[in-house]
Amino acid sequence: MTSPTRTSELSSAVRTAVMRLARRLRYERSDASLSIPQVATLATLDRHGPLTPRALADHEKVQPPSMTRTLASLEERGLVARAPHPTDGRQHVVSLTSSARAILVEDRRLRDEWLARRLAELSPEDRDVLRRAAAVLERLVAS
Amino acid sequence: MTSPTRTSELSSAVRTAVMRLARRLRYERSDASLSIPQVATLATLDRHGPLTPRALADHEKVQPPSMTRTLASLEERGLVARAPHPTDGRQHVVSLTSSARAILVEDRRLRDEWLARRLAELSPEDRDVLRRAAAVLERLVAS
DNA sequence: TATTGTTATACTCTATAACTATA
DNA sequence: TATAGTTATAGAGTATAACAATA
Repeated sequence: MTSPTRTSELSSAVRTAVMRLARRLRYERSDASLSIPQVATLATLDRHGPLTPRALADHEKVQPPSMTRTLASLEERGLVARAPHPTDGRQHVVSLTSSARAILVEDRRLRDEWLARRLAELSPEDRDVLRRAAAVLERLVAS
Repeated sequence: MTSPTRTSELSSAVRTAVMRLARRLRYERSDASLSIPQVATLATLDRHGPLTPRALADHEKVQPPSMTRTLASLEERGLVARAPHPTDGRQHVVSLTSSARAILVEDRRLRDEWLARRLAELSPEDRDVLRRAAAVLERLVAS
């Protein structure tokens, strides 16, 4: 048995492997002209659909003034649009523009390209392991 | 077949799962009083052993003045120590103190604890998938 | 002359506190 | 009175430019 058998060893192995790949994937970024909070905010809107500034701030674990600033920069670049809230006059609803969607797609494509090249070099068995692991990890994070 | 079969779909599935878990793991941090560059610098010293400020800046992909500042804050907190370079009078050699090592150990322990709890809830088959996937990912990142 | 490291200065992201508008 | 959002101001972290010390 060369592989870790106890849960604590498995935990270290999974954490190390995941963090290393995540670091590598983050490094393969497309549009360096967008800052980290900007990209993160766009990604959250893409994942959850239109949200109010307050909801966005909560998702990004950032205080409302910080989100005000990020949204102002994104609006200035035409990447998000604001609409009045249907029932509450204090709130706005922020949504992605089509050009923001294009940037997100391109960003993912670049990263997937790097990963896809490496996945293609693996054996079919290894790819199968990763395919099943991805499903397990999704459940694990969701729990 | 409910699972992705083409490499591009596998790529998206792996990337998404890995990035989500990485985000969750990063969130489980121990000492919030240490900033990200501070922790990153300590981790690099832990991984590579004593380094000069210039080498540290290169590893962290940061300019020398930024590393000067980070090292000053770490030195002030007693987490790194400087020694003169054996042959080059311009350079210093920076190394971890024992209290820095203790922080790093505690940091990892906390994150592994969270992950280990979730791993324990999985079926033995799922854990086996993750164990094998971790090995595959390590090879993939190294390639 | 080239390189290591620091200091000076400016820009970005973040936060808390104070303010306005709406519930 | 409480909440959403913004503005004012300050504190980190980063960068480039300029300087000191050493190779």
